[in-house]
Amino acid sequence: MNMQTRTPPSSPADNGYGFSDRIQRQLEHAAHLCAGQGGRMTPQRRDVLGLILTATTPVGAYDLLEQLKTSGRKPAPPTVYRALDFLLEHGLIHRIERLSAFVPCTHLQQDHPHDHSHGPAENCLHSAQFLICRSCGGVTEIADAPRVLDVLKSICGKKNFTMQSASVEVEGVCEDCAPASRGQKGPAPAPN
Amino acid sequence: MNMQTRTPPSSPADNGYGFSDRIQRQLEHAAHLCAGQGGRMTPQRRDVLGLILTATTPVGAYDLLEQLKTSGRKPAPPTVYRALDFLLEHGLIHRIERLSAFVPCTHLQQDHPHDHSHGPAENCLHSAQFLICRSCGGVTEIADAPRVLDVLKSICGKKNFTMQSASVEVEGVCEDCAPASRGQKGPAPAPN
DNA sequence: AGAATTGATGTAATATTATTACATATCATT
DNA sequence: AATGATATGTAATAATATTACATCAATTCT
Repeated sequence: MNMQTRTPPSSPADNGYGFSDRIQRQLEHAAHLCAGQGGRMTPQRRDVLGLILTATTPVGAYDLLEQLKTSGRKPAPPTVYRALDFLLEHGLIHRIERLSAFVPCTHLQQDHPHDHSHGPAENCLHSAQFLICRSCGGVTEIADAPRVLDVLKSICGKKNFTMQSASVEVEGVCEDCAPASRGQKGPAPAPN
Repeated sequence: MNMQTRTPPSSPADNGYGFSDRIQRQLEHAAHLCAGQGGRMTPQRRDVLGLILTATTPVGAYDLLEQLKTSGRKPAPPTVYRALDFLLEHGLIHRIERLSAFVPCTHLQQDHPHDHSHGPAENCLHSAQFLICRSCGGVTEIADAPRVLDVLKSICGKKNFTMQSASVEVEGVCEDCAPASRGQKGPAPAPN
């Protein structure tokens, strides 16, 4: 009832999670982005996004819940799900359906200091493509998306189907985990 | 402990669900297919597949469970999930991740009397593409798949990612539900 | 400033989807 | 009939997600 006293999102004061400078920059960027769309980056939402940005693999809602509990607060599921909904709606994170887990949208990851150049929610339809590694659990968002999307658009066009969102999830084994086909590493023995 | 007395899958005796002739033919076809892969189409699996084939929209595991209960048996979740796993592994159904629900694979739907021509599980990697209508809940499997798949394969190739399965789920509004853009029907007023 | 409105959060309970672990039964062969 | 593999029954529980309602904070209007 005292450290809760509203600090603007950009302040370091409400960062009880030791987010790195890099992630704090990404959080500020995100705050600017959703401010531009009339959204408010509250501490809750900021914390959830920060935790997702920090993780190296997709994070589940209840993982987030656990992590949030460590910080004095004792949130319940709706707290997390509401934050996730907000972040999804503003195009700051994606949900990996196969994993029931969440990853940051790439456009937050690739360090630009802070430009307000694109509007992820309004103009572009919600769509994303992922490569999911069964061995390391890592997820890569495919930047090469337009090609996939174009094909899908053309198919939908033919069928008079109005596309509102689309997700592509490819599951397999990533380069790093591939069992030494050309003298690389080899953490995973036999995927399936 | 008595009506359970094993009847071969093709017998009408274990059909307590009034499956139509058409679906019974599809079930036989499916039985042949998975027999060819060394799988056994047991009554449980047959019933689950029949129910999925009968439905016009994706069916959830617990829906299936309810329906199975009506027939004297009182199955528990594992019964259904095991049947679903089997049907998935043999390429007879697909899981729609966004809906946590299941649909038949199209190659069962398009009435061929019974040819044993293709092997859905061994050679082809597990992949499917769907158009999901938010208005009517209908799901269409995209037959046009190769194009999408080719793009994905090429992307994976570039990244040295070994694709094992892939799913594409496009959500939107289908032709029939589109609010009369050219004097069609118009069951759904305003999707989102 | 005070009242009204909207948006965000807290909280408890519950719903939905899925799995684990272990016992039992059935099938295919020897 | 005995065996080993496959399939099913059963109870308990785990993991994910939502509902409903109370409260609190920010914004706007007068």
